[in-house]
Amino acid sequence: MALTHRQTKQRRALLDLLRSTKSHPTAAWLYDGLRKNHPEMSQGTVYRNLSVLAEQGLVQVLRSGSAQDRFDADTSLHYHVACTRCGRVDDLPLPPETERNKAAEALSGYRITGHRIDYYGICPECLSASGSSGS
Amino acid sequence: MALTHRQTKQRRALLDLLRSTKSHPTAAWLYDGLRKNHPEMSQGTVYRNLSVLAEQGLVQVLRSGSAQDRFDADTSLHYHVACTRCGRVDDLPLPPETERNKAAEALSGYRITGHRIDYYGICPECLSASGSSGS
DNA sequence: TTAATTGCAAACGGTTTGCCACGTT
DNA sequence: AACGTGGCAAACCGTTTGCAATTAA
Repeated sequence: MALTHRQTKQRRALLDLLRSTKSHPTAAWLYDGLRKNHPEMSQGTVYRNLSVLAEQGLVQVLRSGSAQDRFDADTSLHYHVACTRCGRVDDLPLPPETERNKAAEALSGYRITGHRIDYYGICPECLSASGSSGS
Repeated sequence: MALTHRQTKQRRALLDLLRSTKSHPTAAWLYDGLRKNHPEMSQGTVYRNLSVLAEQGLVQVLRSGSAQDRFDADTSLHYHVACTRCGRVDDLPLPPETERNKAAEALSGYRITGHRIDYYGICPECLSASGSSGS
């Protein structure tokens, strides 16, 4: 929400941590991780910086499936699978379908700016944890 | 969470109201609407019944992270457009792509149970409200 | 210097829950 | 009678925000 953004060690550490993982972490996970090296860092700082980074296009917010937001330093168009049992979220190596937006725009009358595809299911770990019967 | 479910006028009224609209309403909207004919109805009842109906497969929950949940009495596989300006959600008359799940299953190792496609953009009303320049 | 940023803690908003009376079966 | 359900209100939990002190530019 500021005209210029300064470089702070907190924001830098947050982005570094988010870039170091492919786990699409929650704010709480990031907060916990950051406290190891920055014990004074507060939740407010994490949330404020996540929103600054999102505003700058350096971070993607995954608002879907679960109750908590998840964050992704990979801002390219890509798709996700979420485990409905443990909450884990993985990337899916599917090609981005950019043409979809035009078709949706024609159908809806909206000006379409983007789309999201999420798959739901049980992850391999949860599958093996509950035996082969699964569902 | 009960073994059997009784028929109550509250639950019936809730399902009727949800079925009467295509607006993918929030719990608050449903609560307000229900209070017109059932002034004593409480929020707890609305939430509990929404979860019972979801459990029974009569209602679909559209979760969007930290934002409000929306509910849909159309439980068939279909896709949505959401206006990022006013929050409105519309159905999109696109054919359901059931084959997607198999491809995602092969790629991910998850047992895929479903998927969801959401489009984002500005709805016609918000577009005309802000002039043709838009963005 | 000065405005963005932080830490802290309180506030917020949507959702869930405990309790007890009530209503369906 | 038995037990699912409703109303009420408090609790919960993720996220946001006000404020005074700090810090990058």
